[in-house]
Amino acid sequence: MAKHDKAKRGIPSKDDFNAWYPAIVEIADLVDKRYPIKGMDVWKPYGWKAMTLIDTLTRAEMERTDHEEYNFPLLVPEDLLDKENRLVSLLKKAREEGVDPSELRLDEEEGGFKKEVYWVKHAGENELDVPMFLRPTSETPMYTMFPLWVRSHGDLPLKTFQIVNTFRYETKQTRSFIRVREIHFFEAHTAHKDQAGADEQITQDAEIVQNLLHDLCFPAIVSKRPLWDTFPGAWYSTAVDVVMPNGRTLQVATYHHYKDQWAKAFDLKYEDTNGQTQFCHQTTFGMSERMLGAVVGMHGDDAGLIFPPKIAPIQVVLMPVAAHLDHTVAPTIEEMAAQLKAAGFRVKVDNRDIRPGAKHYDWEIKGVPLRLELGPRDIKSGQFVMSMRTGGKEFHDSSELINVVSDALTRTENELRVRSAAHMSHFVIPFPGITQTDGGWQLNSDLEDGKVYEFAFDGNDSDAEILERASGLTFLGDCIEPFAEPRPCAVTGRMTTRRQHLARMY
RNA sequence: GGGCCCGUGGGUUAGUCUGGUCUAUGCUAGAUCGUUUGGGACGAUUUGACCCAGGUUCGAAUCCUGGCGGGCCCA
Repeated sequence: MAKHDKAKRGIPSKDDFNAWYPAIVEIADLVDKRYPIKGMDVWKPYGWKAMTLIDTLTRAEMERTDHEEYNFPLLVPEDLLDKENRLVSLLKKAREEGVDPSELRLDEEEGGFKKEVYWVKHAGENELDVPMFLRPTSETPMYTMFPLWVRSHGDLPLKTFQIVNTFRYETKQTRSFIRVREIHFFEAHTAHKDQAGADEQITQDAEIVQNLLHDLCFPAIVSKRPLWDTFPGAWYSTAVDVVMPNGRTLQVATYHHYKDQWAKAFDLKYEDTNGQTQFCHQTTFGMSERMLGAVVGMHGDDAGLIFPPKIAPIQVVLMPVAAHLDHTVAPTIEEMAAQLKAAGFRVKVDNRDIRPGAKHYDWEIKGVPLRLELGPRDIKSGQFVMSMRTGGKEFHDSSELINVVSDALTRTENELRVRSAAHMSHFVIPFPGITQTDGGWQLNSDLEDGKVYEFAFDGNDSDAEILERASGLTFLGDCIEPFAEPRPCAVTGRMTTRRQHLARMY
């Protein structure tokens, strides 16, 4: 019966995540996908509010860590790209020469991101001499300006960020928030006096990510990406992967340590206290609307979304019941709303002339953490009814309103953290191991679909390739939380604490 | 990168194989009025669609080609 009713709303079961996800983002009114360009959804107010609340958390972290917000132009002239291309091919060559050959893969992609950018080649009636492209990320425009701003050690560290839209011409299947062509993007770019300064920044980035994940109430796997999977411009890259309900991992954040390689390409240098010219060391840190995609996937259930309170566009919805029978209901509920607003909560009064049940279902779909009901009965008893989106219906005294709501939002956060931790341990399981036989490498048992496999690994690139081939999965890299005790490497058998994961990535 | 499927009111769906009886069906949503309101209300009235461009044909939602859009599978 209940199932049938839900079917009317068109929400598939979350077990069928590939159907649930695209349906829920539209039914919950986060986006409208009908804009006639693939991968460019219209943000509806409810979805945009959630995104801007995530941005607000991000901005608070940036403020805390002394980054300053900039806003760079959207268009980049093609010739600026030459520096970057030269750098990348140079670094690629250097890597091929300087690095243990076993760390190399032969099939590295060519041509950088030229294939995946949008070009502006005309202006009015004229064809442009120098075509421009829409930023897919802002290294090039930013590092064109940085040398103009950095002259002395006193100008460092330079800590910048911006929250803007970037563009990538995705040809694959697109998915709201997860793979889109116009990306709501956060990027922090910093320049430091030396490598230690950049190292410190990377540590700080890791901390910022953990703070955000705490507010969004889910865990992630943080890994140093394997060298073969690292952007050639980076010295090393650290990625933050969330495990979605279908077992695929979603990379929601990355931070790169660039060392001084970009500074050399873009001539970003300063004069130190000894009057010597030095190259800067740089980092970048990127996140995107994928964070919202992770929130949707991680916390939602068969009844709809569940927003973590910190980013819930509406934290508390108030529903008058049978207000026509008692004329004190409407003013009382307005008074409650006013109290809650004054206490800093995001509140909505649902005055719609529909049955209370319909309201409950609506706000459940939209993932509002708390629903308060007030009717004539409650006015008499001096109480109100509170339904929690994570489950449970409670009666409380009206005098306790603020405390009850505040406490219930905290309980919601804790419950979401418990659930997402359980979710994670359900999906991340030990790797069954692999054995070399006469016929080649054989998995010790078949792998389950939709799981992330965890194991100790200390091999080289060809060892890694053996595992990727045999499993059909991809290496996430060296987890920043190694095993407490050494274990035998899955391929070489050498004892190691290096924790690694194989997963199917988005 | 390779293969496959799909496109009908806001959403969903029938009709497409076998061209005409389809200015197009049901559900849902929307609008108006009335009765209603403690977990998806009911009645009456009503608005609203064949993705785009070519082609085949006396005749195309239906067949063919291309574009755009959506989705799936494999690498």
